[in-house]
Amino acid sequence: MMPRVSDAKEKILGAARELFWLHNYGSVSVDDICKKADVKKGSFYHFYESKADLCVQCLDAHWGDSSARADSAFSPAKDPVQRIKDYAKQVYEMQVELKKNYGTVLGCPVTLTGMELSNEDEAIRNKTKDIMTGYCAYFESALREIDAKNLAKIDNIEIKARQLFSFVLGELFQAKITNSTDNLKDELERGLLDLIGIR
Amino acid sequence: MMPRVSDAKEKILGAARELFWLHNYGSVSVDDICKKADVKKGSFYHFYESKADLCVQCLDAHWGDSSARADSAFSPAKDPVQRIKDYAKQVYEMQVELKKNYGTVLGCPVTLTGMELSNEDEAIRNKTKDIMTGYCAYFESALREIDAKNLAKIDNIEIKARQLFSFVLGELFQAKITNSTDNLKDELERGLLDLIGIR
DNA sequence: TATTTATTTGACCGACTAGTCAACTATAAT
DNA sequence: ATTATAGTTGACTAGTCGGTCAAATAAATA
Repeated sequence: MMPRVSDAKEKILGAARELFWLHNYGSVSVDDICKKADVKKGSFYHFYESKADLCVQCLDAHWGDSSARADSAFSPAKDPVQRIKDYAKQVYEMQVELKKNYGTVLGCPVTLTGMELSNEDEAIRNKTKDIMTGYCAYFESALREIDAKNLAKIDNIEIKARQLFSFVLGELFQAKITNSTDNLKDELERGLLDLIGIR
Repeated sequence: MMPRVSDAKEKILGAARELFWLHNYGSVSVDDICKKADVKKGSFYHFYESKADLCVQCLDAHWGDSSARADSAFSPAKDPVQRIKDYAKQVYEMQVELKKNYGTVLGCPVTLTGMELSNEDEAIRNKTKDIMTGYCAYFESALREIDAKNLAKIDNIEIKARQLFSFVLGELFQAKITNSTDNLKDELERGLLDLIGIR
């Protein structure tokens, strides 16, 4: 009774993630995605109910990868200040590799999609918001320990986490626009520590 | 010999700025713009050579407004720390008003367009880059005075200016995604001062 | 082998896209 | 009044968009 197994769904997701990141949601067509995934249009709509639905699933997939990387950078086994430093390094190195592979600094795909679509599609706004919140949680846990160990005095942990995250997003945006990772090299770690008040 | 004078060009520009900001470049059609501007398509292409050309001119127009506001916030007549505070306040109040008028936190239109199109259109990437640089110059001049007056010690003024600007962009992004200006209220000023090292 | 079912296919749909163009109109100077 | 010029009009093109669908296919079970 079980018919053939297919990897079309994964191929479509992979192609879409890459294309949306390299370009943007609006300028990538379903046909483009099918062509890159080597799948016909009928299969696309067999696995995904719409282009927007696929986009939400791309965000989910990206968060899966991102949170796995964050789990490593923010490992509770490490000194909390070191976690922040490692995270900054991870962000930098990731953008360097993306640039090496694609010829372009890609920045953050969640920010890209969120910017473009949060006023058009409420599902994507909410997904973006959830991912933002998820990211801030990593910063919060590190900040809580930094405060508890008196490595710095943090007035409001939630606010401070959001500030750190804002700063990272802004630096990634500037990297993308200048198509250069230079600003991420030391400026990112330094800014994060300045915001926390570690001199 | 001089034929009638027309305000169609300005009407188109105004409509486009609003629509691009409210939605995004890709999801606003030339027909949408013409309809909102109450102008026929032929007139559109009489004044603008393409949709992309209009978009660049929208960025120029926005920079005109932005720099005028920044001239006021960063007035050299004021204490340099106060300039930063006034700028933060200006950003906050502007987003509050935009939300009041449009029902949505709109964030920064340059970031929106730059995000969406910098990998698609080199003219827009460069325009975005120029505006970014222009903005950083305001921060730089304030930082130079802050350093000179020993209100804080700034290692590298250019880097610090870019960090401040990054932080603002990130906070504006988060405001847009959450559709709330709450995070801009105090968090923005506080973060800028933390980054500078003024406690 | 017959049956069931997930998957594949690609032609097709109506709506919309950016952009063109030749004819037309209003103005202001001559 | 004539003329030159700037601006206006909307039908038109050729292509693309997201999405549909009925028929075909391949695999696993019975």
